[in-house]
Amino acid sequence: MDAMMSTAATRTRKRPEQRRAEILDTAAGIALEEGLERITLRAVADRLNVAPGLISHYFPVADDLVVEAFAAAATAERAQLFAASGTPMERLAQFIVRVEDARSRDMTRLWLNARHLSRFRPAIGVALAAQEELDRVQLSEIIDAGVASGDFPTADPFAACVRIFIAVDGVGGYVNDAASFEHPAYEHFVTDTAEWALGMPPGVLRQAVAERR
Amino acid sequence: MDAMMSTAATRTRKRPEQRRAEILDTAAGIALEEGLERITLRAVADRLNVAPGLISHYFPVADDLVVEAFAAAATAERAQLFAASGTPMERLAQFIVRVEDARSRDMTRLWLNARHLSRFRPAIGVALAAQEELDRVQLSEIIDAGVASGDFPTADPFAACVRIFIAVDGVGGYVNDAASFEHPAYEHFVTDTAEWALGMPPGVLRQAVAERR
DNA sequence: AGCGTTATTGGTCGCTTGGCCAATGGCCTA
DNA sequence: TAGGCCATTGGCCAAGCGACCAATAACGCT
Repeated sequence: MDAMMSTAATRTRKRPEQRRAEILDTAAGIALEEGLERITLRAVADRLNVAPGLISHYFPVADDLVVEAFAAAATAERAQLFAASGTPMERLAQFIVRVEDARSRDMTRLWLNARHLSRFRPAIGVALAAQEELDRVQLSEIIDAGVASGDFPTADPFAACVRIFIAVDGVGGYVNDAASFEHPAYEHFVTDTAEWALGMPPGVLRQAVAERR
Repeated sequence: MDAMMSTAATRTRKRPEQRRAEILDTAAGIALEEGLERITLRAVADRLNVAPGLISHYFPVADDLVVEAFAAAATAERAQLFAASGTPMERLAQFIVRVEDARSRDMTRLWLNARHLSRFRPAIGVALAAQEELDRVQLSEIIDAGVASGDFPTADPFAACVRIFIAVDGVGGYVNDAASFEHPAYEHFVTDTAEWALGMPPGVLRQAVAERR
């Protein structure tokens, strides 16, 4: 028995897959709350009350943890963004409402974070492109349904999908603006762009979005 | 006389204002070429072949140098972006061509860089907002002229200005994508959005832009 | 020409980072 | 129950960072 108790960190040993998932979740949490560059061996270890070396054990190259954490966070968020049922119009409106919701702000910051960071770390750029593609698949599915039903008269569904995401990312770029000044031109940009890109009569989608806010 | 020549760094003393400007220019260059986070005392000192301490002498707080360097780079670039004469339509087309030109890519990266970094450093956010306002003033001047001349039928010139910049920033967000896939929906987004936001008949601006590319 | 101001140097300090490694001890299996 | 595998620890290292400071030398002034 020790002379002094110290902070007897009773060493707990977990199944590798479980520990790895735990580390990944923690890193994803840091990415969302504090940013990708704050994912450090020590930061993750501190949150888990574990030695820094353990993180290195599961992720010998720290960069890999960052990339995987981003992918994990993006995947989790996508499930929420697109979880909707109803007509294509309703699903699109729901998507826009959620993407602009205050609760999505952390995720918006993370996307911006990844877009910039891929300048220095090509691996993040690869993961980013992959996540973008997954998002496009989800939105394209909605758009195609709307084209089939006649709700979205666009002649080029894929182009509309691309443009809606450009609009989302454009507005999202201001997410870190302290005094992001409130102006209707900002607020309705994504909705109006979607209407325009899909060839819908003006006001229809805006009303569907307003009903769900 | 020294026993060995060593790298006899003959100490040159310059007028404070000149040295300060030199440091600022160098930092702005690093910001454009390598990113704002690469502006370090040592990196700037190396480029200028001076001691790191000298940079601290002129910028006791390194953060201030970063903020001022961003402002300097943005200001310099703005002069090029908006340097045009002719009809409002011609000036707008010229602006779009330049903003999407390959030579503006470094600046686009810098804006993205600053948007993300303002998450951690409020001072950058303040400088960013100020630069955005200056850009809006420039573009608004063109738009107002076009509204007066009847070329831009929009009822809300300011909203159009805001939306054009959202489009620019939206497309600019992909600047670090390694394999930014080429698609007409990307290429013409800013042009088409400007047409739409300004209430112009489709195709007019696109042609004006095409003529200048 | 001599002197004072201060631009400039070059080094140190404390801090944080990722990577590395020997030692420890928990859990599973034979 | 004994033994071995390996998850886990904790400390060390080198590199890079901003900040700080005493010493030095270039320049302007009288």
